[in-house]
Amino acid sequence: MFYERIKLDDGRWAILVSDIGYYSLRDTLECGQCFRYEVINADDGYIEYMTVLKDKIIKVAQRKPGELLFFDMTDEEFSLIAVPYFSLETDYEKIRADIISLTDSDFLIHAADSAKGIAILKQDAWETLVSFIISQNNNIPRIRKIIKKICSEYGVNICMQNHIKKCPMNKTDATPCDEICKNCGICYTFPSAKDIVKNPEGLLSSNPGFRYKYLCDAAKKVDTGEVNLDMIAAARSYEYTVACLTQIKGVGNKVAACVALFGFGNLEAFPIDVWMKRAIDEYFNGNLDPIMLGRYAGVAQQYIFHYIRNLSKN
DNA sequence: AAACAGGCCTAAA
DNA sequence: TTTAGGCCTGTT
Repeated sequence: MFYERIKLDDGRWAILVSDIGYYSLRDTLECGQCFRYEVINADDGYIEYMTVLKDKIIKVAQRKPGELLFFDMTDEEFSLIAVPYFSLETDYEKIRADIISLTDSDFLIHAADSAKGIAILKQDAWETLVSFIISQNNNIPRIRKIIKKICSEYGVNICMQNHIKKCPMNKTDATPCDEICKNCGICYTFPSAKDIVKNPEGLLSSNPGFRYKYLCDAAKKVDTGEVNLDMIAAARSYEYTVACLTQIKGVGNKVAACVALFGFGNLEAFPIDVWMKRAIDEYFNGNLDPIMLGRYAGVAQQYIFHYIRNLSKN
C-alpha cells in the first residue's frame, strides 16, 4: 500500500491509495458484509460512496481497481480509521493464492478469480452484531432501512454537528438540515449498547419485528459485559467468539459466524446461509468442509457468495 | 394474494 | 439430535 495527496481534475484534494492489488471498492462494500454505505456519485466507471465510521463521515471513491480516493480526511483519520476498516494493509493476493492452493475445485478457483476485488472489512463489532441480528429472515433493502432508522433515532447527527453546509447526499441546503437529515438518515453515528439499554423502545420505530427482543438481549448482555466484546476481540479465537456470541438470544451459528468474520477479523469463520447451502449442494456434491479451506475460509466464503449471487442476477 | 427474504427458537419425535 | 412450524414486516 502506498498513498499520497493529489489534486483531482474537479479541483478536490484527495488521498490517493495505490498498490492494493485488485481491490474493488464496489465489490467490497456491496457484497453484503456491511449495510451503511451510500452511493453519492457515479458515472462512467467512477463511483463514490459515503459511510460513517465511528463519529466521522467518510467519503471514498474509486476510478479503477487497485486504487482508492479518500476525501476530507486528515492523515490521522486515514491511518487510524480508513486503513484498518478497509483492510488496506492485508495482502489479498497472498490470501487468494493460499485458498487456491488448498482446493481442487474448479468452481472455487473460478469464483476466487471473479471476486478477487473483495476485501473483508474490519467493522465495529457491536454494529456488526446488531446488523446481522437484523439480517435474519430478512432482505437487504429492509435490513438497511432498519439500521438507518435506528441510527437516526439514537445517533448523533454529525452532518449538523460539523456544520456541513452541503449535505453529503447532495440534498442541497444552505443551513443545517435536521429535517432532511432525519429523512435521509445517513449522517448519524451508531448507537452504543448503553444507548439502547437506556431506551429500548427507541428501536420500535424501525419496525424490527420479532428481532426486537433479540436486539434488547444483545444490548443488555453487551452493556453489562456478560458478553464482553473487548475480551472476545483480545482472545482472537473463532471458537471462543462463537461460543460467547451465541449466548445472545437470536444469535445462532450463522449470525455468530458473520460477526466473527466481519466484526472480529476471524478470517476462518465460514457463515453458511441459504445461498451457501445451495452452492454446496450444487457445486460441492453436498459437502464442503470449511476446515479444508484453511485459515482464510471466510474469504473463500465471500468469493463463493459473491460469485453465485452474480450468477443469479443474469 | 401468496410467497419469500443471507435464521433462530421452540416443541416434539 | 434432528426436524417442522412459526415469526414481524415489506415487497413483488
